[in-house]
Amino acid sequence: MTDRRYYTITELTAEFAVTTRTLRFYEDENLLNPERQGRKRLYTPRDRTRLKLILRGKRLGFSLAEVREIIEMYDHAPGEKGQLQRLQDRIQDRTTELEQKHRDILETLEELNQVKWSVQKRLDELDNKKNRKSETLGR
Amino acid sequence: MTDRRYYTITELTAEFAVTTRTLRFYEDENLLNPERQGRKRLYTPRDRTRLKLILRGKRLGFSLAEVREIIEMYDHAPGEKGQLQRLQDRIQDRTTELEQKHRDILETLEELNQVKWSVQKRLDELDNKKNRKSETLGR
DNA sequence: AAATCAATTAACGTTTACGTAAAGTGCGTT
DNA sequence: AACGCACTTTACGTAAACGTTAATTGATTT
Repeated sequence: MTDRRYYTITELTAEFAVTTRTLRFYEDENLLNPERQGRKRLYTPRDRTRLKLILRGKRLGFSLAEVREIIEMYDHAPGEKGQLQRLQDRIQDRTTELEQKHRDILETLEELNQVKWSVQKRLDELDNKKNRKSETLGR
Repeated sequence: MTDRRYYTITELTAEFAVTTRTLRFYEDENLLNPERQGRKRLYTPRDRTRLKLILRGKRLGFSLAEVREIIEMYDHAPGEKGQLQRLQDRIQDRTTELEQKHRDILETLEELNQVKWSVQKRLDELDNKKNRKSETLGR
């Protein structure tokens, strides 16, 4: 059943926790282009994949314009040499940017971890105090 | 000289490539609070550190409200147990979120790398074609 | 047939994160 | 004294990314 042909708009909103407004907006922006059955939208597996890419890009703080650029890199078909070169450049730019974000994440995780341990220590101290009190009271 | 006491607003805008408007806006939002010498702002090393945290958070796609939350975790001083517990929970939430972003980045880097190689292959083919042509022409 | 339900289009509204004048202030230089 | 320059406050403007009604429209259930 994972091989189904089409997804309805509500199926996608349920799966990815987005609103119909969002999906229609992405369609206006030409990021998705579902087929139609009458007036109803039928999303293809390709649309679903693109939606995943969009949401992943958004989690990483890319604007929709940037997400569009990245997605366009994926389904490129430029045969001309100059265009291929410029594509390589843009790939390099995005790669550099992502590596920076990667460092940012590791730093932030490290710092949060430090805070976590210091808070844990504080909590342990509070617990010890209570326990000593209990002992003193003979309970 | 890295130990200077204060930074002027233009020094910070130069170092971090932000506008004065941005720094003043962050001050309005209570993310920075520089001292004053008359009407002029004097940013402390603490302000500079906070600015770094803000910009790093932004690169990772956090809103200023979220950045504020994260920063507040760093300079916490809540003695009460319930608050410490809730702080631990929030740290865990942010950690989970950052780990998701981490996976997102690795996936995207992997995909970009694949596109890069396939484009490189295409470029190599174009080069070979030209070279064979040269050989045929005896040059 | 009436009613309910999921989907549609159209259009104005909202939040975030600043941009962009406009008008003024203090201070070192000419 | 006049000037330029960096800095200031105040306040309206704006782009992005949807939210939120409103008014319809089939389709299906009763």
